[in-house]
Amino acid sequence: MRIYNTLTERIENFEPINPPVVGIYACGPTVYDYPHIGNLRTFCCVDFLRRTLEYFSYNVKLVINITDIDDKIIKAVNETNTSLREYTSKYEKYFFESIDKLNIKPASFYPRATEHINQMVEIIKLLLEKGIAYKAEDNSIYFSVSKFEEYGKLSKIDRSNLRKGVRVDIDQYDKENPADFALWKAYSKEDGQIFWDLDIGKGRPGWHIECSAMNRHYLGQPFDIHAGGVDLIFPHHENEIAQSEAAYGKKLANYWFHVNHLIVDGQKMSKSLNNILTIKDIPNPMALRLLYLQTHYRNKLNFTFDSLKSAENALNSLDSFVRTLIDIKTYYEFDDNKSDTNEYIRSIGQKYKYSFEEALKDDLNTPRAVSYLFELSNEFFSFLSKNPKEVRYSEAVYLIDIISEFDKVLGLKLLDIPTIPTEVQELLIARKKAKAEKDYIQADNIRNKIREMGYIVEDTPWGTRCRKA
RNA sequence: GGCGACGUAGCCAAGUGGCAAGGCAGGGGCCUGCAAAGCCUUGAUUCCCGGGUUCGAAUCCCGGCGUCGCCUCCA
Repeated sequence: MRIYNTLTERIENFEPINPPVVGIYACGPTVYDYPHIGNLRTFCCVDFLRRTLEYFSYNVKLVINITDIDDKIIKAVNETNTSLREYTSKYEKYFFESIDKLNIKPASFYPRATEHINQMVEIIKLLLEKGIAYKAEDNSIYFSVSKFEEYGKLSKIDRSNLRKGVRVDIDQYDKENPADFALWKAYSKEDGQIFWDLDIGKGRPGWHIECSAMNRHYLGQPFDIHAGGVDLIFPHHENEIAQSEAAYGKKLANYWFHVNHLIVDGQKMSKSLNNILTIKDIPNPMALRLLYLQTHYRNKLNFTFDSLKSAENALNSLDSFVRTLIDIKTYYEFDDNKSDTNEYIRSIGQKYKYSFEEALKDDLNTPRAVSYLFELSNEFFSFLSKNPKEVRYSEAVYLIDIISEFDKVLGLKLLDIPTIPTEVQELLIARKKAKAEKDYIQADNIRNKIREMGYIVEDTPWGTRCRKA
């Protein structure tokens, strides 16, 4: 498998440190707000990566952290008069609900920042001992960027080229160098009850240290893949590298996987534009997942409700592919006249399975991988319409099996057929009776009635089927 | 000012040196008791524009135009 590495800016062969185990750390949600569909895209793409590696028999250990302490959270907690845990658990819950709706497989661990303060302190102490970090006048502890020569190697930022006059942060004058960043922030009154009173000082952790502490704790150093959104390249990941590598003299991670942004109607999602969308705004989460699959993770995805609708229609056509196979399988279930699986069906199955895998191996090209599923569907239907008798039980089983393999990576729940309510089932029986008596007026009435209940009736050569509209 | 990305049919989107995948939408025909689904058929003589390299470029190089991201809030 080949994958693009932000660190080297090229597509590289993926070689894990301890195969078949692959350690992945993905920067997770800051639980002070609802995750929007841009955040969710990143988690979904990490899910595609993880599922792809598992498809190729790797044993993935995925860590997604929960950032449950930061400036915004502290502010919100103190304003709303709740406890930190009470506040963050509400948003944690929403995060888990969101990823569940998108059928994102659970990570191996979801460590919380507040539960790994000790591991953070260990790194900070080491950096202080080595003289790479210092305690400033304000009692905060900073990382001295000038002490780490490789600073900027991930983001390719040259500190001497900073735009003149931009963002000279007035409240950070205690730093020796404006580029230095906080490892430990000294307590201030605005923090209220949120602080840790430790030997390194009373205060709370800086933004980046949590990830260094948790990825090291769960995956060791170095580990295989570090993932996140492109906006985290600088400063977050750059600073993580600085802390971890300066403290331990070892590389932090071998591969850096960054997912590009999702924009809405060509514009960045922002509160001022009032265009922030969450999973609650998405009527069909699986269609959103397909939409994510249809754009390469390194390209921007322009979300519109029109394209969501397109994805939903596309999903319906895949659904009819699967249903047709299931209908055929059921129809011939007890047919004894089985011969060997049709050669043409086998050949297209093999061809597209091979292409599907090659696309994934090529820097996780999910848009191309998905296109082969559609091509398989097209060639299948084309063959079926010309050779209806050639497609029977074993052909159906053969293709269902391939789709099920594809769906291990795609995660579109292609083989989950929702059950039909009993009221609808009863109407279907009544319609069948009317049809047998050639009472088409009655049959059509029943069909309309079912339609009003939100279901579509379809007559096929293998019987009548019913699906949700 | 520095660094970087992108611009492919009505829309979305692959392809990065050998005559332009796939999805959605649309047109025409077939199948069907009627539908639905499906089949067949139709669509970029061309990949933002202008040069160049090459037997050959959407793909490489140079120059424009346009959109966007990052340069310590951010998935």
